[in-house]
Amino acid sequence: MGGTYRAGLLHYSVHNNVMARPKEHNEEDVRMAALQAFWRDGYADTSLADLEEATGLGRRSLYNSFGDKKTIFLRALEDFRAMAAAQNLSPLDAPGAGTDAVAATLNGLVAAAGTPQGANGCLICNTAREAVGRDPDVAEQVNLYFTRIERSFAKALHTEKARGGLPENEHVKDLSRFYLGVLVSLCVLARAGAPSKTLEAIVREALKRIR
Amino acid sequence: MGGTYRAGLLHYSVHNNVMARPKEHNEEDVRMAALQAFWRDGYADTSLADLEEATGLGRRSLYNSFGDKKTIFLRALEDFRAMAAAQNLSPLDAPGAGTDAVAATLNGLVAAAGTPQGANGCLICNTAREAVGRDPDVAEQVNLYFTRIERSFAKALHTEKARGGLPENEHVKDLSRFYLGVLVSLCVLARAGAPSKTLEAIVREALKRIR
DNA sequence: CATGTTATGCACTGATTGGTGCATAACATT
DNA sequence: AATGTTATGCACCAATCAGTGCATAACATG
Repeated sequence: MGGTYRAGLLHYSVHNNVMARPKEHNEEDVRMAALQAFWRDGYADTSLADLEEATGLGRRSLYNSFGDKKTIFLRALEDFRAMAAAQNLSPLDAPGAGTDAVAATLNGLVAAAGTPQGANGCLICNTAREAVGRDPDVAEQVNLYFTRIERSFAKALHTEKARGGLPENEHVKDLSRFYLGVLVSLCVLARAGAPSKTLEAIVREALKRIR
Repeated sequence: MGGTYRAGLLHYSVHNNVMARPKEHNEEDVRMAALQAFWRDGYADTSLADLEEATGLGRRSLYNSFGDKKTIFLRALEDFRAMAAAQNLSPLDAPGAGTDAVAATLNGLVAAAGTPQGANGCLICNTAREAVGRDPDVAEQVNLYFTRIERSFAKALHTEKARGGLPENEHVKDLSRFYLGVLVSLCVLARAGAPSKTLEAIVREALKRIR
């Protein structure tokens, strides 16, 4: 049961053999629009009126198709994790990735910080500092993201160590925690409007730790 | 004109030669209480009702004595900057401070992260991600804090370099930006509930950069 | 005790919050 | 064209938001 397909501008789901009014929106577009809104202003400062404007949907359709505000937010967090991982961690996820991939990831983040989206920092880092970050469901999303990042760094650093590119006494787990911290600092300082020279210096100095 | 003095539990200010009803609150106590509220929940999630409860003052007294919500918030940011600098940067500010002071400051922050207050992270870092962080007055407070920290690191690292404790080719400005980033990452990860082992590892690895 | 001045408590404002009830629109199927 | 089903638009809800008007309390002074 269920599923979506395109029909011109309309998208609708099938729940039984009798057809009903098709949705006037594309689910992914709406989720991305909501993500943008939360990313820019955070959970508390994004009202349902803001979500209506960002998505182009009426309040009723938002509720019927996506649930209440917190549910929409949780979906945005999931979407962000997936999107950010694909955009920023791809060097680390590539096969054979090592210290070069660590550098590529961090430098990519610095470059992204210059874009309008990047100036918003990281939705997960932003959320962790909000009151809603104490919500168990939200906290879970934050943890999932950070452990995912740490693990990606760890994989690459382990690969590098195995091929002899890192000294034997280097502690891969500690190093990956360290680079998680560097990544977080880039997101936060980017959002704070720090000059790009600051971000570049952080990455430059942090990379000297492994090469 | 003006000024405050104690009279039992009451505190009042003199504006002319005729006395009026004394304030029932201590200004510093109220400011600290407001700071705590904003620190925990952020600007958007702290209502005037919350401030009333935290300070014990009625809404009218808050307005008369401290101004509107944004003014109270700006005062809280100032207070936080002074308080955090005194508590966390004192090793760096000590005369002759060098790399040991850098280590002391970062280790102190890790220790503080275990306290209930420390679990709130840093008010300035938290504020930077809020919508209100785009307010010019607020953004100025954020910048003042970050540049203050960077400068404290720079002073200590320069001292150390002058006494030969750092290689000649080390770039003090870049290094101080780097340790600013480390400090920020500690605040954010502490707020996110990261395990203390993570924070310790970050500091451990970051310090290997200079000793 | 009367007066002048300020601090406080309470009730209130219009605006906005997240959320909902309900009539109707828009479709596929028959 | 009639029917069944879902999506949407609109009006509305109680609660909460930041902020204010005003009467009164609480004091020092005369």
